[in-house]
Amino acid sequence: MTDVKSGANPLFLRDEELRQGMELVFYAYRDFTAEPDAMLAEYGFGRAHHRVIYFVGRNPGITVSDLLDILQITKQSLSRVLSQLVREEFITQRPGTHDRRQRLLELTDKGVTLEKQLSQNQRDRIARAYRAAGAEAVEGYRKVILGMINDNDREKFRKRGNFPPPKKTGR
Amino acid sequence: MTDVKSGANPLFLRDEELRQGMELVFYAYRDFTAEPDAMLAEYGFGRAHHRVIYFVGRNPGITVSDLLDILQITKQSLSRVLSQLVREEFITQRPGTHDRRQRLLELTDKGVTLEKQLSQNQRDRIARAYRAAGAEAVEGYRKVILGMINDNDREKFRKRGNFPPPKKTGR
DNA sequence: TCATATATGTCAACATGACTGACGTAAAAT
DNA sequence: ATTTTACGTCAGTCATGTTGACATATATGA
Repeated sequence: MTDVKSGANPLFLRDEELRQGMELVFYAYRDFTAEPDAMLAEYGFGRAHHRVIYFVGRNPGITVSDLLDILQITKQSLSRVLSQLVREEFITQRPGTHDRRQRLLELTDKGVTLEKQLSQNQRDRIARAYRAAGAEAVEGYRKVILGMINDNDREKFRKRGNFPPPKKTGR
Repeated sequence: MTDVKSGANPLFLRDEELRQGMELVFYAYRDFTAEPDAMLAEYGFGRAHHRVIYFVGRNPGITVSDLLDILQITKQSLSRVLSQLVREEFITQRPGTHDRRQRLLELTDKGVTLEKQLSQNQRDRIARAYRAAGAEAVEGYRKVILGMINDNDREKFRKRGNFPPPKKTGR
C-alpha cells in the first residue's frame, strides 16, 4: 500500500492532520476552562466574568470599548457582568484623564486575588505543557497558533514580540 | 520600590510568557469559532450542533455515551441538539449490532455536506497556519497543546500517533 | 457656538446551550 | 429474576449571548 499518509513530509496537509489540529484546539480549550469554571461557580460567576477579570488585570486602565474589542461581544453582554463585578468590588472604574467619558477599569485588591486564584490552574497547565515540550516546541506552538489568529489581533502579539519589553505599566 | 515587573527579574518574563500562552488559546478559540457560528445561525443551529456534527462525522457509528464523553456535557444538553439534527435528517441513528440499546450515530449525506461546509473555514485556517509556520513548528505546536490536554484525552492522540489509522471506533 | 459624533450605560425582549433532578423504557448483565 | 446500563424526556433554572431603542455626558469639528 502506497500509503500517502505515512509519507515523511509532514507539510503534506492531509485531512487527518488538519482534523487533529482542529480537535487539539477544541480539547485544549475545553480542559482549559473546566477548572476555573468550577471555581467561578462558587462566586456565582461564569466564564464571562473570568474573561473580564483576566483582561482587566492584564491591561489595567483599559477602557470599556477596548475590552469589547478583545472580547468581541456586545456592550450589553459586557455591561451585565462588568457592572456586577464593579458592584461587588472586584473592579473599579475611574474617568479617563484625557477623555472623561471613558471609564478606565482596574482590578481592586479583591479582584487581583480572585484573578490569581482563577488563573493559577491555567498558568500551571501552560507551565507544565511548556516544560514538558521544551523551548523549541514552545516557539513552534506560538508560531502556529499565532497563524490561526485573525490579523488584527496577531499584531498585538507581534508588537509585544516573543518576549515582550519589560514595560512598567500596561499602557 | 523595586519594580518587580522590569527586566532584571526572570519571573516577570516567565509570567508574561505564561499569560501569552493563555491568551493565545483564548484568541485562537475565539477566531476559530466565529465564522462557523455565523454559518450555523443561518440553519438555526448553534455551536453545539457543530460539535455534534463534527464528532459524529469524525467517528461514524459513535454511541451517544461516547459522544457525551467527548463533549463533556450532560445527556440532556446533547439530547436537545442531537434530536434536532436527527429530526432534520443531518444524522441517522441505528441500533447497535451487539448491544441494541445503543444508538449508533452517523451523518447523512446532508450532514456530510453541512459538516464540510462548516469546517472548511477551520480547515483552511489550520492549513494556513501550518504552512506558514513550517513542519518543525507544527511538531512543537502538537507537543505543547497535547501537554495542555487532560491525560485521558491525550491518550486518544497518542494511541492514534501522529498519523493515525483511519479506524472507526466501534465503541 | 451649535451640531454631530463618541463612550458609555440601560431597558426590554429574546435565543441558545448549559445545568439538575426525576422518571421511563428497553436491553444487557449478573 | 433482579439489577444495571444506555438512552430518552420532561420541567425548571441559569448564564451568556443577541438586537434595538433610548439616555447622558463629553469631545470634536464646521
